[in-house]
Amino acid sequence: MGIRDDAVEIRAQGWRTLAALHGLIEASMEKALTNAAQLSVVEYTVLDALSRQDGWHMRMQQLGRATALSPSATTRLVNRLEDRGLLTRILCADDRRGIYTELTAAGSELLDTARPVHDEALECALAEAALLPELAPLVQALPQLHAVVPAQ
Amino acid sequence: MGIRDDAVEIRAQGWRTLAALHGLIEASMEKALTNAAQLSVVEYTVLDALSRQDGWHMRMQQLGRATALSPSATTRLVNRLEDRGLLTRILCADDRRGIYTELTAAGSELLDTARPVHDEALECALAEAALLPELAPLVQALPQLHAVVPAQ
DNA sequence: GCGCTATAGTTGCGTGTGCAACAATTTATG
DNA sequence: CATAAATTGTTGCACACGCAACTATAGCGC
Repeated sequence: MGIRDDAVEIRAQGWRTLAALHGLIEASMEKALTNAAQLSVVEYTVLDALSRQDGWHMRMQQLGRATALSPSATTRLVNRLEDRGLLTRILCADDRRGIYTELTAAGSELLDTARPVHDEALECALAEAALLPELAPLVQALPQLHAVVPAQ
Repeated sequence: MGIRDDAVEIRAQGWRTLAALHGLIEASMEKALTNAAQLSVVEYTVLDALSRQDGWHMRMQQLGRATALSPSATTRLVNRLEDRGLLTRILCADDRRGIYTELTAAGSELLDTARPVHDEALECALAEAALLPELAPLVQALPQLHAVVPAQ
């Protein structure tokens, strides 16, 4: 039973570390994005996700998954961004229940403004977290996650 | 400039992965804890943090840091838990601005009930995340963060 | 000791969120 | 075809959150 308990405790500790780092980064980024572009982190996430589709559409449900938000929250999030003219709803013809969303020119522009702010806030938050002994290992592990296997 | 841009993009991708996994785990755990013990994730975090102090006190500010919550949210969180009799406020004598919080017997009991639920939800969420290609690397990296260097 | 600044915690207020119930459309079943 | 079941997105409602303003205590300079 010792081994099993150890595994449980290790998972719990990993989760606490993950949550702590997440909270730190999100709080820091929230302030930076709000100041620079009147965008919350989830709003930025939506614009960023849409831009990464390279001119493609995204369904509400996909946005909900990308932001870990409930359907109702997704609806209102898209409402806010549409009211500001940053994206548009597009009824799709083949499935008339579905709704596509697409970045407008204004949305793309604002994203271009916000992206450097986002990136700098992230770098800054990670640097700060790297100074905390309990967060440093995770900070170091992050960039290596999707490391490409070197050629040859 | 290529190298620099790469670093930025790698950080951003790491952050997206972190946020996605965090959202997945939190949502899953929120449901499980609410069903089993009428506790939200942050409420559980507070009780757990207090119990880990081994009968010691924690200041409001420490709780705020442990939960990544604002001072006002911390106040109300402690209010909720105090109203349910799960913890008590203790005015500390040496600094009369400070307020200590301590787990009650009922709080400790509820935590004992909730902990297995928490642990199982965590294991389940991690297993599910491990099936997603973009999350699997982080899931695998987590347990190794605080790995003890094997003797010899 | 007296004022000034800093720190700890609490409240008013606006807002974003999840849940449950709902409307609209598609798909499966007879 | 018709009807039931499943899926997609939207609204009413209650609630937790952050920000700014506030109170109370501590620490500093004179």
